[in-house]
Amino acid sequence: MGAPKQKWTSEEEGALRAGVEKYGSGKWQTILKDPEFAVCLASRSNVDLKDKWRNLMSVTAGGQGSKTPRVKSIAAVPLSSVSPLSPTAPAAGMLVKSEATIPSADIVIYSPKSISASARNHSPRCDYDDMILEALTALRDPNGIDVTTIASFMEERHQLPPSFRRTLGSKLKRLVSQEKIIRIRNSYKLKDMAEPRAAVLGPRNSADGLKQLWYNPMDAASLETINQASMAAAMKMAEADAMAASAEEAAREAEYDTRLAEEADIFLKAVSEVFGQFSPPDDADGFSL
DNA sequence: GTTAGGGTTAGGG
DNA sequence: CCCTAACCCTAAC
Repeated sequence: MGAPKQKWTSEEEGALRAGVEKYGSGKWQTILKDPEFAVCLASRSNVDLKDKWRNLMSVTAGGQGSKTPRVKSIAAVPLSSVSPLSPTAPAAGMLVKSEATIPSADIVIYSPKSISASARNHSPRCDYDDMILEALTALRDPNGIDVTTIASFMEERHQLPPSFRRTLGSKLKRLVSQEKIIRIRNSYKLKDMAEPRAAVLGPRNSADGLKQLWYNPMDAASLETINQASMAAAMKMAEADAMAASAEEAAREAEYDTRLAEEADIFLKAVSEVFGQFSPPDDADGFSL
């Protein structure tokens, strides 16, 4: 019944491409489970990924001139057998994991228009917005979470470009204006969250050392200074926002760069592996940047 | 359970 | 009418 058709957003598409770059095509379930892409692809099944990838491939490969119905499994992603380091690799079998080789020219596919097109797409449903909501949900503090804590949380769970902190402010602001979250002084919380309870929340969940700042009661005087402070902060936010606006594009590029960096990282690990310097972490969880 | 591939259908030009 | 994109079905593993 219901769902008319769920068009793929460019964020989802980007996540898919990145996932394929990372794991290779055909690893749909793996991509889906990778925390880095899971946020974006939450509403997609592995079959969806496969179908979408097939579409993408038939478009980019078939081109518009030639009438290619559907491309027979194309080697969209260069496999390790072709990778520059495999010829000498003794235990090449161990390298299979890094199927995502150094991105060849075809990584370029998804920088040009698909990304800027996403800017037009009313609201990106994933990327930072989702991560922010994820953080607020996980940290779940009725008193609100401050920006730094949110940023730390996001950094812990996702691969983020260093520039993301700059855009975080504007993202938060927008979520507030969309009434998805509420701003309390310099902190944020989910809209549908109960009023601040008196600090009853014990050391509950393992938000670790992340939160701790909002337990202190304050008197009227400090409230006023806080008020001024938040005004000043708001000014700064606005300022930062202006910068962020123009930086947003740059941030997206940075995101792309991060992806490249990841590829490079994988490559490095593979190399180190060959030289027996260290053993790579198993699968999804281990990325150190 | 996951993936690949053929088929169907909705939507747009 | 044609093409594309999203979805469905089924076989193979």
